[in-house]
Amino acid sequence: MNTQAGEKSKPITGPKTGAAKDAGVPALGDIIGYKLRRAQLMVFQDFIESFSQLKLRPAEFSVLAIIATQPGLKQSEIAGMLGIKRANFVALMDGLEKRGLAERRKADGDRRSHSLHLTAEGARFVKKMSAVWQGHEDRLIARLGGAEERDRLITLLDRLLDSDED
Amino acid sequence: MNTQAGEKSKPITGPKTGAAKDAGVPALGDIIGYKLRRAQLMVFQDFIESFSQLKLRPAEFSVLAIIATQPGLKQSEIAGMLGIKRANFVALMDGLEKRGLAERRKADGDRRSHSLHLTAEGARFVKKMSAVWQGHEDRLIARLGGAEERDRLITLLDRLLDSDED
DNA sequence: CGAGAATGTTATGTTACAAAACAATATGAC
DNA sequence: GTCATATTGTTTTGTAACATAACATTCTCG
Repeated sequence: MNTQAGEKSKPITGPKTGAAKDAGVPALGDIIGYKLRRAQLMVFQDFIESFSQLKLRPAEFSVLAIIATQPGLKQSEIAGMLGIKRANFVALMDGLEKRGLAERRKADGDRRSHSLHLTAEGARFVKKMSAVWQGHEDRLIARLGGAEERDRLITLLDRLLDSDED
Repeated sequence: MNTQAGEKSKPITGPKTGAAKDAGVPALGDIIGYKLRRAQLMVFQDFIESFSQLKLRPAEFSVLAIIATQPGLKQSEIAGMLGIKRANFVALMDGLEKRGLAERRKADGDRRSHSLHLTAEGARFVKKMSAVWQGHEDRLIARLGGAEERDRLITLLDRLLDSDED
């Protein structure tokens, strides 16, 4: 969020203001989207710091996680899962391939598509990556107040998402 | 574990997590940050569509809401509240001023700073804006399952944010 | 007064993201 | 089998969000 030293940043996170004052003008603390955005930025900030040593960004992390658990998927399939345009997926995959973590193989039946797989080094990398992620996730769960609270949060976010599935 | 009810079919948002721990590699559905991001994108998408007629983006909405409820604040104060760099706030405020919705006034004691206020047209605009927002927010609350669920979501998001305030 | 900080601003760079066009290949109607 | 159409990966391009540095003006305070 704000990594600058001298800057002050106090997001509006106060207690719920029961009634909207000022003729229906919403207070920032009552706006779901505002809170969601601030929380997402905070979580991503923690993520990015956690993975600064591994030089891994959130999108790259998610791609590696999918390739690790479901090897052989095509580029457009993975891009579709993550909501990434396949045009923008190219450079991302180029990076992973250049680092020797993942590779494109010729798909069996279809000569247009590439099936994606981890390299041996990529498999080792995913192990380290997963450990780092676990620390990050544990930190978030602690802030939430425990695993049950995490589950409740996931459940609520799923309710927002379920009616929206692509 | 967050795996209880919902068995989705399509993409990733529905955790297919049974005991799907491939050597600690997280499933996307179990990642707080991933779910947060997807939910935030969905909410912003709904917001942007809701405000397409008013041609108002989320950042502009939040600035107008602050000016409406707390007129007279300085640019750097509002930028600080919203986590916007004051350098980037300039163009945003220029736009609001050019549209005749808000204005910079010379601050009383300090000739460097500007105090921000709504114009008369801006006040009318904020009324319409608030009505549109209420529809947007009600839609989200309905997805969540009611106002009580909304409050629970806000509470959980606040837990993530509270420990993050400077 | 004079050094340093704050404020608004300009300029610039980086990154995420979307849209359009294209070659190669696949698919399906006929 | 042929041909129109769709899909896949890719390149190119544009836009919006976001950060950083530098600057002039003004304030603060020792």
